[in-house]
Amino acid sequence: MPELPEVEVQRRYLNATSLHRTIDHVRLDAPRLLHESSPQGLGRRLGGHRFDSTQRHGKYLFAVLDDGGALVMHFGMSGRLTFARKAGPPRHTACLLFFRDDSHLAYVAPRRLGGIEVADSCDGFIRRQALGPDALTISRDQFREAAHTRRGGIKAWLMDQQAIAGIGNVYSDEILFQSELHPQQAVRDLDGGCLRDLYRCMRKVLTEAIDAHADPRGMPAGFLLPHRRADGHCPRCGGQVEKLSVSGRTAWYCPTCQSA
DNA sequence: AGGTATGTTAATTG
DNA sequence: GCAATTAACATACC
Repeated sequence: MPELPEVEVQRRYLNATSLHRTIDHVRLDAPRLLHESSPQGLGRRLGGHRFDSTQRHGKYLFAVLDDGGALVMHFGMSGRLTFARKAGPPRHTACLLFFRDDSHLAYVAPRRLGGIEVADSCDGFIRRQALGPDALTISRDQFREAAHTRRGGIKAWLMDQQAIAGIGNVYSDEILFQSELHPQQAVRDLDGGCLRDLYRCMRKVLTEAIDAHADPRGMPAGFLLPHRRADGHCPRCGGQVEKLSVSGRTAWYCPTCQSA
């Protein structure tokens, strides 16, 4: 479940489990997931090194190495990390990092749509991908400025990783619901007050989701997230939610609370 | 069995 | 060039 909040949870998990352990060797069960390198190359690059810190930009997680390089992870539609000292790796493990103390970190990706690679620096990677500012780092002025030059619908904008990094289908729906904006609302028609509200809602939704460890069961009762279903009801007005196809994704929204 | 799914990217169309 | 749409990718789940 990897949008910004889910990736942030993975980052904290990696931080809590896998820093400062020397990497011994690497096992790659799904070689396709490795971008721009060979399995042998990955092992040579990581072996003997350790992760000193982590960084996140949008939906990308960086495990920063002791030499400044970084293992870059993207979780696609289904990825997650699992650390263990003894137990074997779970099903669908795509890549396994063994530490010298016999513990390991598994990159698990049942749907195998993510990817891992090694970058010389986090910033270099972010530039190469042309990612926009992270959704939790972008300033209100930057946000307003970005909106100013954007044409088209608001949901597509929020989900455009080169505009703002970190927001995907589920959380763009949530942000628009909290902002009471229709998914196809034109960005250029939003006035300053609307943009300020949208910015505030974006930060609120993302931080509240992180606070709930990205688990919908722990999120505030007013969230649309659990009701994004054919029989779902709006937590605000009780009306039936509806879906639209926007940017190739299914947008769930409340037609009463989110008028065009 | 078929439709759906939180991801990105490439190709196409307006 | 930009924005929207579609297909493709790989697999699990209902």
